Amino acid sequence: MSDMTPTSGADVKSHVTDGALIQRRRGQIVAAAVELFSRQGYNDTTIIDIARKADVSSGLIYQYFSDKEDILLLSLLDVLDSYKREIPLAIEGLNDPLARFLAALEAYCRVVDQRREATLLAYRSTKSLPGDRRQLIKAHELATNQLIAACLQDCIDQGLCRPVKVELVTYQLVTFAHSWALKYWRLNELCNLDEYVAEGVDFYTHALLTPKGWRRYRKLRPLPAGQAEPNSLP
Amino acid sequence: MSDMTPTSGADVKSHVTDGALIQRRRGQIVAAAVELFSRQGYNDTTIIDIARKADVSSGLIYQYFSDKEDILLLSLLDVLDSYKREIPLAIEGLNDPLARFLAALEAYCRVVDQRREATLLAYRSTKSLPGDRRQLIKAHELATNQLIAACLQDCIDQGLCRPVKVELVTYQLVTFAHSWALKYWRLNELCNLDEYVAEGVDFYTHALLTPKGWRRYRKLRPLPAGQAEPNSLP
Amino acid sequence: MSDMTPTSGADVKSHVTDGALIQRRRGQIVAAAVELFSRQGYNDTTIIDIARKADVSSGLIYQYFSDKEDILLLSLLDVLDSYKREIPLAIEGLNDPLARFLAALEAYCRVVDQRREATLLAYRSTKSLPGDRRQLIKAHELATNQLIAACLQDCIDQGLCRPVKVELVTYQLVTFAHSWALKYWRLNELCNLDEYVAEGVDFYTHALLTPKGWRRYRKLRPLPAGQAEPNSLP
Amino acid sequence: MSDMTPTSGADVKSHVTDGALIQRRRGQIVAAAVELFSRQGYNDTTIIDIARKADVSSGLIYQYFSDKEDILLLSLLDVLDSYKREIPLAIEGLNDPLARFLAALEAYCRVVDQRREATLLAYRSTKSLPGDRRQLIKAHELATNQLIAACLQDCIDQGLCRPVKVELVTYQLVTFAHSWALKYWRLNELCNLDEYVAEGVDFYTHALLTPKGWRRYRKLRPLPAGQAEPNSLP
DNA sequence: AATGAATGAGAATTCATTCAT
DNA sequence: GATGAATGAATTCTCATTCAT
Repeated sequence: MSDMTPTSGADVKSHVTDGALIQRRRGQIVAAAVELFSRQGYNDTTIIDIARKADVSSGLIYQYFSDKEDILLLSLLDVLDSYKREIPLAIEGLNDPLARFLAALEAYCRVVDQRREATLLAYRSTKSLPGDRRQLIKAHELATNQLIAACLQDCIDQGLCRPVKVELVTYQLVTFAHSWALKYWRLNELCNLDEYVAEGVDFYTHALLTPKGWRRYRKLRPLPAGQAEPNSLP
Repeated sequence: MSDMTPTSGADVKSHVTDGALIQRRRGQIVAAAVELFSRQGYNDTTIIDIARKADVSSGLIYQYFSDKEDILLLSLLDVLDSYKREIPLAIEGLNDPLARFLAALEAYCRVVDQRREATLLAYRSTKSLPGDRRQLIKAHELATNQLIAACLQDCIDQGLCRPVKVELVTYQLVTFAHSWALKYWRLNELCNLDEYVAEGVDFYTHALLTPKGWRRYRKLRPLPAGQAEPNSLP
Repeated sequence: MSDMTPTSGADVKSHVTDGALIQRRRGQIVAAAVELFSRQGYNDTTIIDIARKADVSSGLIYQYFSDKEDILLLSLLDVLDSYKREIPLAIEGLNDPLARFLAALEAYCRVVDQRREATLLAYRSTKSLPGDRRQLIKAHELATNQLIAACLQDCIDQGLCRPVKVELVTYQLVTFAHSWALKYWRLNELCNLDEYVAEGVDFYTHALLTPKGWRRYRKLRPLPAGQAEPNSLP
Repeated sequence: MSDMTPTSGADVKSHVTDGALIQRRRGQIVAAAVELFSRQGYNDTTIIDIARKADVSSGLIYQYFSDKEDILLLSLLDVLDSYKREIPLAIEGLNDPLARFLAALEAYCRVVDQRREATLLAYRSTKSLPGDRRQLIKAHELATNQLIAACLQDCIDQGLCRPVKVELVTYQLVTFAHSWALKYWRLNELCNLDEYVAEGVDFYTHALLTPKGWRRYRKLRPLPAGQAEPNSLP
């Protein structure tokens, strides 16, 4: 599991009072659960499976989670948190809005690749949560999207990208990244991750960049010597 | 349920011999199952739920399906088949490759919209099938994608679209359509279906069209009088 | 199935009135049932199995039997009847009581061998019948035993056998014959049917014959020339 | 249930790890199962019946047995083990081969009498087990037979019994004992257990003893004063 | 805090039996 | 008389959850 607490915002009850212990135990259990849920699905994973993999007793789990659904909630949040954590890391230190935008896109693709099965889990199992828990998940998703949307908005504000509906386009970018996990069974036959990212960059630059944006882009990623612009601007 | 047989390629056993009756009963049961699976998920739907909704006895279901998994398989195929059926309908009679391409995209978005919950079902529940059944689902998905890919290829062949990796871009289009279902909870707050489709058209034309493609596009969809090109070409 | 009506004494209701048809249909169905019950057991044989093997519909069976138990009853009676039919055939024409006794023993062993699986069926499944049906089975068994007991009694009356408790010894003989079926899995590794019968004859003659009985026995089955009495009399 | 572990040789899985507890619970459950299976038959006894009689929950049973068949297996082994346990007890301390032989026969009859219903169970339900489990049952039966066969062989070796095919005759003795259970419904009308045993001894002595054997027999069981030899030697 | 044995409600599946055609 | 589709009660087995130790 990730090293950050996955409980952000979730109101999950524990019978145990020692905060550090709660952190450690929940981490242990969620790590086991994410792996098993991802591999076998939520319903086909038993509490005993999780307990065995986490190397604790089944009874212990109920001291840190009120029910199985709670484990799922924290498992999903753990996945979403890993997205939310990686993107800022990828863009920190970069000042150019276009560079930040592209870095965010690439970072998202890479974190999805690292947690491919877990990404599928989020798509498959969110509906197993009751409505209010689902809201929490959605809020996390929107927060992550916002990280990307902000980059795009900056590009537009600086005239590097066409004025598009930012959130809609953000969803396209997010979906592009998620698709690497969702359709991995086929995409992996067509290209590797680097090629997939490159294809995405090619696609979104054409879809979004203004002439000014293109000039900036060329500075960021000069063409190799002797190679002509592959997709000539109109 | 749809009016076409959903059994295409699936080897689902029945104890009943009368072919027409099998069609009718399976249709009845799959229709109930798709609705319940979509709403409550595969695992939280019981055979008795399905029987009650289909207005048959629980035992009857086992005369037409060998187990619950079989119902899921035919349910998923029913959804995928509805995609595969609508797209050809939308493009038949159109000759221009670009018109066909755009019509296919729009049709896909509309059929996803009509079967929004069922589309989610496919994402959530395919993994509940055993490997060989899953292959069948994947084959159907690829066949549907091929319908769109062919349109795109034609556009490229005629110099209307940039030469891109056809199957990868097809996946983007497919994912764009699916996202309307996957992220409906948020997208529906941002726009309606028509706007979503328009946004997609705007996006993909910018990403793909050549100058020649743009001229063709203007013939297909002239700007309203007095309105300037919204996103001026670079 | 055997050619004699198996309904002797059983009050099995039929919805059909034509007597000859009842005979034929019941024969057809019981023949199928005996084979299936013998091979798979009563509980693991379904009405549909029987219908399929008898080449009729499952509904038809209920026109000739009131329930599954009824089929079992007639199946068991069919087996017991075949015993009761073969023994008289084997001893008719024989006048000597000892010859009749030995012929009855041998005949019983042979009919058990011919219907080995069906004999097991009787041991396994009689308890599946309700008490009153079971009485009927027992009456048939006693009647068959009586055929043998009468032979033994004659031998005793004529001083060929020791005066023993006739019915108890009869049970020994019956059990000896049945054992060929019950323990076939092992006995068949030790000897063939002829040897088994010979062993039985050897055993029972030693256990039962008087000196007068032995002299009679020697007339019936003279020793091969040059062979001494294998088990010399005391 | 018997006080010895019935698991001899059977590879029955348990989810519980505490060995002593497994012994206790399995004993509890098998005791209930043997009684119910004997009375109602294997198929007509439900897991819930067994649970209720054993005074545990139905779920508990599945912590100690992997399925219903496993309960049957251990139930049958429990019965066979009680045979295998009683015979050695009956002959230990006896040195004379003939005395041992007769004691074994009598002991077998008595243990069958004590577990009459359970003996029937073995005949009725062994076929409900899959082939490999059945082999285990057969091996146990053969091992028990061997205990008797050894006594008989000793008698033959010392010239007390005629040289007969030991295993075949052993099966006769075994069948004689089993018949007390199999045909109890009738035998019990003819005699009590002591008389049945006496009848068996009378029968087998006449069938097997040599003159030397008879002299030994008279020493073991002198005739009551003033009573003539009932079945005078020829 | 931790364990794991025990519980029992719940779900899929089977199959004897009925009955409209 | 014959058919076979339809029924639904009954059964096995699973697993989240509890609680005594």
